[in-house]
Amino acid sequence: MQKNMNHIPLSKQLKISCESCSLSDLCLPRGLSLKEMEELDDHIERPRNFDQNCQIYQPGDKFIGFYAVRSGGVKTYLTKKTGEQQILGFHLPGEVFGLDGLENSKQRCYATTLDNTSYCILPYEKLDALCETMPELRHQICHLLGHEMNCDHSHLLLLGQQTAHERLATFLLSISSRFKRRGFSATSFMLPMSRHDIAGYLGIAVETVSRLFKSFQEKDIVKINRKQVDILDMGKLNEMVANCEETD
Amino acid sequence: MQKNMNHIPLSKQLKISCESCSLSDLCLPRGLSLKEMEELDDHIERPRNFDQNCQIYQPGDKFIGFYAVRSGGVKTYLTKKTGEQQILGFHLPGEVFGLDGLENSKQRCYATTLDNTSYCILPYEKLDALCETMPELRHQICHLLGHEMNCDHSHLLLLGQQTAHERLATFLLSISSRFKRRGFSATSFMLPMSRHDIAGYLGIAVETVSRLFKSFQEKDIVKINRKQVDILDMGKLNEMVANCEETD
DNA sequence: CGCTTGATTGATTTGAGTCAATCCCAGTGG
DNA sequence: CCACTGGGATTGACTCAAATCAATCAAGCG
Repeated sequence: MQKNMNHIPLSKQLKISCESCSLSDLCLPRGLSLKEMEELDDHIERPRNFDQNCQIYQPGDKFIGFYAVRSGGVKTYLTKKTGEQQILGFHLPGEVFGLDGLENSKQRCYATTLDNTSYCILPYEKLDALCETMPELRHQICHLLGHEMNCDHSHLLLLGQQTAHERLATFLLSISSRFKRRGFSATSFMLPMSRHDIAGYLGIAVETVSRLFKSFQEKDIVKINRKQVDILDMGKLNEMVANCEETD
Repeated sequence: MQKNMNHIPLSKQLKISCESCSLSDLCLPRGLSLKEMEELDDHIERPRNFDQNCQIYQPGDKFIGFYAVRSGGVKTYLTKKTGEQQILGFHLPGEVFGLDGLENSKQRCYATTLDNTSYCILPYEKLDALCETMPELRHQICHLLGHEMNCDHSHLLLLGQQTAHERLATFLLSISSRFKRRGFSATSFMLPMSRHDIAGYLGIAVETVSRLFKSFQEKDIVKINRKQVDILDMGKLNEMVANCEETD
């Protein structure tokens, strides 16, 4: 079911650079000077595109470095012995994944493409070496790690304390804001993942996802057609998550 | 209800050093040379002891650095507007917390003592500067961050995919292995946290925690007396979590 | 045009929550 | 030293949100 994939050397590829990448200010190079960005750029691997459902890595694989999604989408997940997947995160263009390998230089979870996907690899050894002379890069990496950790914490709050409909509303708002961040519509978008994956992320059953989408539609909050989502009433959606947001 | 606390200057304290600390090889200095450890040691703050139920930091507080528990215990948590706490982690002696401040130089969650507690602060600015010349420290920090992230991921799997009794069994095994790591009994220990906190960590109701402890006792798996836990049948406890462990 | 796979819908069950009433210490003060 | 008290812990009765089981339904594909 999972397809195979290989990296091809940088020299064989069209020239793509961080500098020219429209996602660079969402991605790791954010905040670096032009000179720094070029230096970082020299070390980045850019594998070719991959199909839907390709496994990028799995537990036990050697940790190469950080992965940055260029197009498409990726899910990272753990599985129980019985097969159920707990999705840890969905990673959209401009977002970074693969940090689970930092502990022991081995990946600890699975990473699989949701769609036709391309990504960059930022080799860890190189990043580490560059950190010696680039305080801004150190800062940027810490920011990134902190961000991932805080995302996981919000996810814990969701799984531990929210009802099924709060979870789905939170999820829709998260996807929406991430589309918006990339300059797309916040109210009309295609979900890159299946109902099964949404259920796995939210810790609920697929059937519940279906029923809740239906119930949201009946309340004129959204219009759903397979993967196409149109948010009709952002206000109501925000209300639904009002009591379950964290305080500060 | 929460009590106040202040730091006192290093000079006013008894000399405590990483070098002489029995926890140093569980803690951040692990793997550093003696010379490196001394250099790190010079920058560590060691506030005095705190009572139970002291707030160490809360969302919005300036991020100072990493915190290492020396004695006692700490919980970190997020709260919903309605007041429910999602406990993100319990931190026992030798363990580090406070990484939630890395994203924006502001803490994002609450940290509160569970008990009479002392801890060290490893100021972030200093750590960052030392990283320029100490590759081993960089490595150690990345290892630590990766470890925290992987703990969060296991916690996500627990909240998303495990039943209440699997969650409690996983919890007991985790506490047990952490006591063992510090050289204490793996089968007989005092829980440092309340039932309420256990429930908040596991995403279940307090009453459910009580009922499950009772049911575990009736199956002769454990003996529970208030906070005193004696694991009578480690095998059965492991069996209970067998299907819900992650694959690799 | 069947076939496969994912999504939806309905009927039923159940694990865990909620509500409410004790219970049991630990700490306080007479 | 012992009665009192308040907060955490336990227990029981009842409820309900979401899971499970079981049919369809719909879409994409060879």
